[in-house]
Amino acid sequence: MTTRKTASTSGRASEPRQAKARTAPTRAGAHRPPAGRTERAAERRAAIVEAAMEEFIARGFAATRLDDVAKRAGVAKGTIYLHFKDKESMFEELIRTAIVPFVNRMTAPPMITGSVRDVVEAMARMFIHEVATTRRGDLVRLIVAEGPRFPAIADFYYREVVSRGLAALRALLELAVARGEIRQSKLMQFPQIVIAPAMIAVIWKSLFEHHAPLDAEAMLHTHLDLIFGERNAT
Amino acid sequence: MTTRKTASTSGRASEPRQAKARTAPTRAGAHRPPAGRTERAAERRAAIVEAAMEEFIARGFAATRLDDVAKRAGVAKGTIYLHFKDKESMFEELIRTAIVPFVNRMTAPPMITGSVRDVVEAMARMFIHEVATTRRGDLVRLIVAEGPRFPAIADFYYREVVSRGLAALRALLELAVARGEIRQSKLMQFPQIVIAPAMIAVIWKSLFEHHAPLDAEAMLHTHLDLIFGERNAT
Amino acid sequence: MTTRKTASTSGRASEPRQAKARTAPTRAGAHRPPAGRTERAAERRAAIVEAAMEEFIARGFAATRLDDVAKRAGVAKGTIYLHFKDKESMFEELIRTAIVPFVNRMTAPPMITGSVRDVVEAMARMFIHEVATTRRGDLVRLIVAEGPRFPAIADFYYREVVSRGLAALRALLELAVARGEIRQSKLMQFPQIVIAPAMIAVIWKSLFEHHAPLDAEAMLHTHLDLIFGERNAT
Amino acid sequence: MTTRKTASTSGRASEPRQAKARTAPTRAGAHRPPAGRTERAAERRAAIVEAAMEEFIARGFAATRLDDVAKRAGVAKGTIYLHFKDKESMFEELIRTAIVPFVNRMTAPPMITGSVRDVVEAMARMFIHEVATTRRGDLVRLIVAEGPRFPAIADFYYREVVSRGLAALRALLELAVARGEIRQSKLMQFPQIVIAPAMIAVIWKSLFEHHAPLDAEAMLHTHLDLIFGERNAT
DNA sequence: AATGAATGAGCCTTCATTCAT
DNA sequence: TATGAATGAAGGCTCATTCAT
Repeated sequence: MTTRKTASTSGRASEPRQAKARTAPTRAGAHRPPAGRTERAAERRAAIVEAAMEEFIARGFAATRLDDVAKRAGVAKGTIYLHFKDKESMFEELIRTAIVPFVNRMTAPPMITGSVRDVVEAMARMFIHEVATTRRGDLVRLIVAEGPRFPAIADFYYREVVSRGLAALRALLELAVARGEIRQSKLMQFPQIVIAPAMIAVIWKSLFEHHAPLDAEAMLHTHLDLIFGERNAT
Repeated sequence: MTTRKTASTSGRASEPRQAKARTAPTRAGAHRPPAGRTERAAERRAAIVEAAMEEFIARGFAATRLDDVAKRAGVAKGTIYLHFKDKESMFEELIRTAIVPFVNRMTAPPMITGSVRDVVEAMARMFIHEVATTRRGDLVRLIVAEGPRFPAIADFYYREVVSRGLAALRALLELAVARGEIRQSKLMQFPQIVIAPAMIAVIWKSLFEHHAPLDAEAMLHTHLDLIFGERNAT
Repeated sequence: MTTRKTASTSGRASEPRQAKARTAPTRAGAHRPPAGRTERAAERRAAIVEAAMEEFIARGFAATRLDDVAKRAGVAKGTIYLHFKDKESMFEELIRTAIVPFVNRMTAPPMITGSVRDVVEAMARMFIHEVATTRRGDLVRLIVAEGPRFPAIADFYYREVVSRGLAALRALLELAVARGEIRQSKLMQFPQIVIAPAMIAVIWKSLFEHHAPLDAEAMLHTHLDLIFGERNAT
Repeated sequence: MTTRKTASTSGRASEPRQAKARTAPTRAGAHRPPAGRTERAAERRAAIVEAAMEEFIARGFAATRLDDVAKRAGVAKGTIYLHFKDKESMFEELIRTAIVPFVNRMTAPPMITGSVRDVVEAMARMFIHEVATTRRGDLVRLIVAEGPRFPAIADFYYREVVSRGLAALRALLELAVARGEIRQSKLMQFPQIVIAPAMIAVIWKSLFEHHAPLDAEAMLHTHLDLIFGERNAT
């Protein structure tokens, strides 16, 4: 029995992305750009990206078959090669593509109006709802899993997400220390500590959730209490 | 099915020939001493296990070629099948085998003579030296990576390592709370928080160490200060 | 594209793409005419079937290498798997495919105008020319050879050929007995006796023809004389 | 699924031939010849021959594993090579060995005291009880199955069994014709006709017995009636 | 002589990639 | 541009044969 046997996601490779529902080809005078061919190509590409992500997450890089990706995306196998050079670069490009929008949101200026803790808490909540709970969480696990085989991915992830995220977090911690919200100043040197439970939550969801469900929100809250001191009023 | 199933060497291919009555190993020198048949079989198995672990860690399950494992172990391809039923069960058995000794050590009674923090700190140090720094750390990452495709592995790991480890940790935390070493009693509900930075250290070593080295020991120390309160004298 | 029936093309890989609407085959010349996609697929399949039959007959199931089949058919190894699930089902499907047309001809109403003997004699002649002398004869031997290892094949052969053939023969014998062409009425219970020499002829051709050629036609004629009584005028 | 899967004769690869139950090694003074080593070797060889025959009949040449043969014979795999050069020559030698005693019995002078029909009938009965019903029948099918791939076997079989058997039968037929027991003199030219139903019986037993049991004795009797004329008193 | 661990050529099967339509 | 049949390199697994014990 090989890996493939276990997984049979392909069964529900439905929703071919409806490439047929094309809006009247090239209605001149409309606001939209050329639309026609290019637009459909973009749709197809999106379908492939979506399908590939699904498959890569479910099986990992090596065990994913492009055949299944094509089927799930509702395109022919050859079409994939019109958009990507090969499996490997598709994988790398995919990860990048998926990460970018997340990075952008995170990079937005924090807008600190109240306490630092409030900001961090909001971030934690966002993380839980938009990462730990979603496909994006699996993406993180995928990066952990394939990183060593794809240095380019690991590099990119470090550069774009990890280092920037930690830098932002460090700035916040410095502020909190300066304001007296956090006592332990050494924490600034290890922003990873603040992130750690969130990462654990992501991994836990993937591997152990059905053994013992984890209340990620409560955990993160407890952890923030540890960092900022217990709150008087909840 | 054929004899093999019934007669099966396959069922659980472990313990190849039960190395019975080995006369004082003589495993000292590098030159090959006489060595009995069974003994050499054991050596071979060990070589295969070692080689396979190396390859699986480096490439993941699907991308590992048994050919390479054999080459690295210095045996013929067929020899692998004298010890393991197939690639998949080799993988599972390997993980189990590698984990067990670690579990046993961890299960040893903590022997609390001084403060709870001292115990936890000793554990953290042990973790760094025996896990984060070693092959065992990569093993943890391997489990995270392949877990979803090998439920048996994930189950085993949860049962033998995670649940037991967390239970032990919780007991320690309860004691610490009772003794007043820890203020925040809610921590007992999330022993994962205590472990989290250690896990992060492991993952960091695998993926980002060459981008930015991480002083795991200092990080864990800082984290413990967060939990137990900053120490007056370091 | 909406091929996605329910994945699994494998189930029964027969009839690859249903060669729909083929424009006048143009299979005359040796040089390759344009020919549609589906048409060429059908040709390829036919080539594989032909090659496989040849190899299976020459070597038996286990000793036949798909590599050789592919080579003989002039296709790549992988192409075989576009038409058949695996070696085993290829074998079974092959046998079935080869038998069916023969069965159909045999099932055609006998059209008894003259004596029963004339009908049986015509059948015997047909058997010699279309079975004993041809590849089909080897096919029968192949079934005898592999039958015990392929119950499905033996079952099919019994159901479609043996039982139907014997039933038809029995009907004929009954008629002959009723008309007084055959004296020994017990023969009706063992139509196998009528077939037996024909089978022997088939086997003889495969195994001993080069030791001692057998005049199958004369033998069958002699046998019919035995059954119907010697003819006055030959 | 490969051939092997289907067959599971191996399950009963029991009765290891009890190589251990050796009679007191070399009791001098006994009537037996040297006994000791040589004798045991002979026993072993016999066990191997027996086991191999069983396996070859059940699976055919190519699909038979020497491992199974050894297991069934209760010897180590290597032991087989002390008695036979390789799988192929083992197979050929086996067939020869198994055929010889049968040939010898058949060659014994017929001793015609009564009618020829009585002699032939006795032979038929013997054939049924000693061939059609037994392992020897499967042997015949095995020869039919593997003959084309083992010309040496086919040659041997033709020379030792077929040609001699047919010659003997022809002599008998000539006598019967001379005595007036058989009318149709042309039968002498095709002694195969006399044998044919017996062969059919053998094949039938292997392939179709569970579909429709065949009363071989009644069939042969009917066939003899056809040849010799119906008997007045049964 | 007997053993059975070890070997490695060989075979079935998969799947990324190509290319004629 | 899109397709999917065709390809063939690659990899898991088997098993006849060897040989040190």
